[in-house]
Amino acid sequence: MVSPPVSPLPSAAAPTVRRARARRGEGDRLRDEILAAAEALLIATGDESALSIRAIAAAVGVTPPAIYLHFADRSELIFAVCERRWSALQGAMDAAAAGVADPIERIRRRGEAYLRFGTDHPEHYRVLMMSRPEETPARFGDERLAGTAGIEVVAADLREAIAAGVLPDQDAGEAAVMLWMAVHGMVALLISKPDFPFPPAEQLFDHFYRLTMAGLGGRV
Amino acid sequence: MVSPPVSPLPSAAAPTVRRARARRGEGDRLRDEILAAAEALLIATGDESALSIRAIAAAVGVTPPAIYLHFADRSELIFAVCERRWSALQGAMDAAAAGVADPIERIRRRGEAYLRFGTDHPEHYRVLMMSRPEETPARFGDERLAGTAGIEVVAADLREAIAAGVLPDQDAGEAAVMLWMAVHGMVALLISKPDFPFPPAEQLFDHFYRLTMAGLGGRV
DNA sequence: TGTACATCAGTGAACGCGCGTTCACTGATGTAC
DNA sequence: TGTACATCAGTGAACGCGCGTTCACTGATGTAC
Repeated sequence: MVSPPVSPLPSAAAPTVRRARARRGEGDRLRDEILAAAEALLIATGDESALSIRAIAAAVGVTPPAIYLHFADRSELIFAVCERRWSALQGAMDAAAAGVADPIERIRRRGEAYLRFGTDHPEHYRVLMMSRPEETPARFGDERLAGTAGIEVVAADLREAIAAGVLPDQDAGEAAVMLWMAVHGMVALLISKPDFPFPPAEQLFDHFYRLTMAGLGGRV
Repeated sequence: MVSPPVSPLPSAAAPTVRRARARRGEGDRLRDEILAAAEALLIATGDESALSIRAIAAAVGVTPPAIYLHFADRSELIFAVCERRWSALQGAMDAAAAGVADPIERIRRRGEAYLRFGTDHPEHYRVLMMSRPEETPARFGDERLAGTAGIEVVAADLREAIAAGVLPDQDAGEAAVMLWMAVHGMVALLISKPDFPFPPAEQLFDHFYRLTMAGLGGRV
């Protein structure tokens, strides 16, 4: 509905001292500082709309126009802030599944990593998965989304399980999408309704895992 | 990220003529007109942030302070706009299940009605289920949310199915929450990622239904 | 039947705010000779 | 080794905007006598 009053920034994120100016060739230093400050702001306020050009500039210790030396506009900046974490999501899922021989167990671990990412970085998750479609920059298209959400790798795991006879024959791509939707529902509601009396997160994921795997026809 | 330029209102929703003033005792007339205009705006713009007091007042043909004769502040107004539809969601689910003897079939119909509500009223659904928690007025608490989402009635259906031996013994309340989360994931992604190559909606719900019901241990 | 008065649904003007973005500029840093 | 100059990372001031909300008020409607 209406934005709550923006909480004052933690002093660490809002230096009033003016920062030292970058030397020649260090043009990217400010870019990095902007991204870091913007992310700190995003986490501190929990609200993407609090990420104004002016607030970010103030947090970095720079004037607003300086932002435009590194980002074309506000939208590109906010997207850049979240982009780094989204790559981390893919990485976290892959790391969780690495070295596991059983494809079903790999899927479970990827799902757990996905859930953990969402609850650990709710604002990033919100920007990525819950924004209005018009607000999502075009360059974060569907293929990219599918990759970030891990749909392809899960589909590959499912195919392996099907080939091994662990799961009955079925459309692995569609099944992967269903799993994505189900785990998204869990993450999204945990984020949006944090006070709702859900079962504890671990039990929740366990239940979710048994539900979906049995649904796919696996022995659980 | 950043709000897209607000599309001009459909002329029907933005009369520049001044409306006739209500007579004594018809104080609620303006209230209804405000709610109707605000909802038209919400649907036309697809963006809750476009619902400014000024824009709504202009759409009704009244000055901004007149809004405050009927609503304490912007938040209460927006909430009131969506509240009417949310009651409709419960009604739609009950209507879909009415007269059906089989509890499992009742659940399927409720789920379909829930999905349809979400895709038919994406902005209302977004305000209700996908808003930041701080933005949700306190008076729409958890019990109310559970009721609106149909968790209790589905849990009752599940209990009936369990008692009849159609489903194995399990925690019906927790199972109902899992079903809610799963169907929410479907609705939320369809809303937020309308261009994603999902399977067609019917097939999607069918797959979802088989997945979850088999997961609960039912014969599908 | 006529008039004074109370009611109350709205108006008009203003408040102070933060926003994204633009523009002409400054001044420290580095480089060429 | 010294100086003129080009580069470029930033500044400062301003643009026009829309916002929620407040305040004192107006003027049509209804009522009491």
